[in-house]
Amino acid sequence: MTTARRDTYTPETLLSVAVQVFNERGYDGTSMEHLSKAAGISKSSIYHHVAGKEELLRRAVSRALDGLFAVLEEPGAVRGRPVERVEYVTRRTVEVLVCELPYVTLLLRVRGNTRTERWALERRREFDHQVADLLKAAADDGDLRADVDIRLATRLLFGMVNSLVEWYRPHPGTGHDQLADAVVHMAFGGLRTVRD
Amino acid sequence: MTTARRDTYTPETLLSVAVQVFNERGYDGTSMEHLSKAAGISKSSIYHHVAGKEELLRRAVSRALDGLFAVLEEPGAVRGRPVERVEYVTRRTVEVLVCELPYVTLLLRVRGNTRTERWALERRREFDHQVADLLKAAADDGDLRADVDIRLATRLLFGMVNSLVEWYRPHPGTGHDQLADAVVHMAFGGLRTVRD
DNA sequence: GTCTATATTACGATAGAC
DNA sequence: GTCTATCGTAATATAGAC
Repeated sequence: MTTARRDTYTPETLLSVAVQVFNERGYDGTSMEHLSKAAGISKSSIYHHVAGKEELLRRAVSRALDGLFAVLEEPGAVRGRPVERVEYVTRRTVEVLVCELPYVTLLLRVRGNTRTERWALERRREFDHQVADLLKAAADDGDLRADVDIRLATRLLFGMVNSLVEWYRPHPGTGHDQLADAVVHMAFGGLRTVRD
Repeated sequence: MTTARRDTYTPETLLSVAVQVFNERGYDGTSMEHLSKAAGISKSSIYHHVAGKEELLRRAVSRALDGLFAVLEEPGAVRGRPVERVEYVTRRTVEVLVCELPYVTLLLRVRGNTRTERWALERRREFDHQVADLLKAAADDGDLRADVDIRLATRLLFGMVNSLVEWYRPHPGTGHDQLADAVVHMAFGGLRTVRD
């Protein structure tokens, strides 16, 4: 903030525009022409800031992956009973997903056509695997229902959490606690009324 | 089966090839060249069977939508207590999703860039809306937890069910009952052990 | 029904002026 | 840093032979 903010793009500000368009039209459905229209500069000006379309994708999914992996390093994810660590990671994953919504959205839609996309898929699988191990440990402790296959439960839990990107839009001034609570409640407590 | 099956394509058999490629590379990431390689015929031969790429998409998502809407007409979906109708629809949706896996997969990934895609999105929303109404009725009966927002629960339920297309691959000779059971158990009963 | 050849447009990326 | 102009390629789709 040393000088007045100029109205020009940086790779980061350009990225935020690009990611939005990618999410609306899909990465493959977005041309440099689409990006230039959305950014209000010409196609060739975009190449002054980034090497090309794929660099924008790489920056975006990197940001999403960094946010997700950071959760696994937090104290709540490495200490305590496995079942509580799982719930913590679930809650924090929801929060990261909401805070970095457009970036995580793009990450979750990657198909694997380019090298960048395949790298993103691989890192995602690694994250999933680490959470799956946590669930396994919670199941071994007897804290998860014994009648549900643990790999299946992991998939369904992820599916539910990840599906947030398809509809959730953050409200200004509203915390994400309620959303995270609801997800954890539904995943671990179930929908049905507990009747005795 | 009146005559011996010829080795030539019909719109339907071509569709099954195309949908597979669409799901691997994404619709926008798939060129007619990709399709021709996968089908083993030339690009121009494809145009003999269908008007173009978008017709393949339209046929595919129509098939998926028909399967899903048919569930809402079944007796189990229109009779009985709302909470049981919801569980029935959930179970049957899982089954349709598995039986028509590639078609539903494609449907769930549609973005809205073309007229066909926007039509598919609209029909999907209508299906979602009908199930949401069912959940609402079940909540009004007191059969769903009162502490969960019903619209949110609907979204999460759908998210969990729809996420199946991202990983489930049918096993030959295996029924889908187990999968549907697991989904219904997790959604309505929750993951956690019921401790008194 | 399938092919080769091609028309036409759209795309990603670059050159070079300002 | 942004622009106009353009290159080379790949895309959808068609024409017309067999």
